[in-house]
Amino acid sequence: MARPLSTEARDKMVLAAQQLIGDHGVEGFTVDEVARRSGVAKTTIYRHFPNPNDLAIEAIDCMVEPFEEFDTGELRGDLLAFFGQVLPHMHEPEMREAMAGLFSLAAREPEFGRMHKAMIDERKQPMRRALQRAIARGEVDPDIDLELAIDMFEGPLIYRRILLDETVTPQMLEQMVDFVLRAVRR
Amino acid sequence: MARPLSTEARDKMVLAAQQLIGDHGVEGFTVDEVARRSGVAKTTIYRHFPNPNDLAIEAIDCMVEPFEEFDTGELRGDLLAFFGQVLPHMHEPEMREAMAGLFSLAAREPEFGRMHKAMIDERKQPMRRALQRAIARGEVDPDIDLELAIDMFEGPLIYRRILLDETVTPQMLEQMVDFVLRAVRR
DNA sequence: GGAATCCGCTACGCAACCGTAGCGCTGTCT
DNA sequence: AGACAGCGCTACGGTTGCGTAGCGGATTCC
Repeated sequence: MARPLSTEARDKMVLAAQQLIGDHGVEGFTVDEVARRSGVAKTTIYRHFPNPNDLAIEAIDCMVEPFEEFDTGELRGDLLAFFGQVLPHMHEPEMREAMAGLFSLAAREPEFGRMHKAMIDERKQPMRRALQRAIARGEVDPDIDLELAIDMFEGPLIYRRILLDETVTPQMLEQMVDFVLRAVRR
Repeated sequence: MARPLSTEARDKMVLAAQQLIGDHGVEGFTVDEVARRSGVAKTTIYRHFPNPNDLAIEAIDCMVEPFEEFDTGELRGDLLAFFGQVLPHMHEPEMREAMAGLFSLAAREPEFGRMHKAMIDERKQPMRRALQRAIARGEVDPDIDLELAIDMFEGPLIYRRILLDETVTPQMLEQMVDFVLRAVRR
């Protein structure tokens, strides 16, 4: 091997893939378009990623910056702080299309399904810990099903934002959080 | 006009479109394939539906049979009965893909978005009425936000079935319903 | 019974995307 | 220095889907 695969070309195509997916959702991802945008030859893309899916997955994986976690000493505060940073992301211009497209792709293609599951799981982590702290504090009924409680937050949020195309305001968020809290407080 | 558009041909193509969408989701819908399956010439399809989207929408609209409504005299019973008939549908083989595909399409194309919203709204009706009956009975806090309560049922169900690809068992359903009931009971 | 018009068939032209081949250039490793 | 291998370029063949044209044959309205 007289010359390694150029990281420069690799970065350019991953970046272009990210922007492309950001603009037109996962559905809009094509090798031709990545080549066009990045200035990297299509042949080179195939040299780096024999399977274009891998490029798309790589791009998506690098796009998601993990959310910060908060410990306000109270469950309600933790949740509001956490969702407070999630909410703006969910309302970015093309985000609804992008997420819905990802759901669809995840349902069709196992590779994307696995990645999608991992993404969701990571997003749930801060909530898991917030609930565990709340239980330790005696704030929440310890017999509660943790995953169920989390899904009760996430489910309606996704449902309203993605399926119903609603703008979820901070006021609505508070309302939703308080709704669930009513069910888990001991 | 010496001859009306044949309803026979129309029915055949709508039927084929339904089966096609049922098999491969909305993403799999193509005029060519409808022509192949139905035996109706592609040109004829265009004569009936200048815009193929209209055919797809027609097909989807006719696919959804409305769910029955129950009045057991108690909110919990109403909800369990309602979801009891919904649940099997959501677990049909290709249903996850089909629904996720529809979400994606609804987010991209306004025409489908409108239809999708109407479908969701219709599906919510039985729950709305069940909750109103429960309020009238004094079973549920009358100050509750009705739509929020409904979305608290629907959201997690969709989330678990479509996004997480979980099999929602009747036991899980009961757990989910009871969770929400804890928050709305007066 | 005749004109209008729908139907099915075959065949296009067009566009997008895929994945690959061949070539000359360029950088890199030894 | 020289060989090896990545890079960009152009071009290709293949597939799929779109939407349309032109034809003969069938059907229905008047």
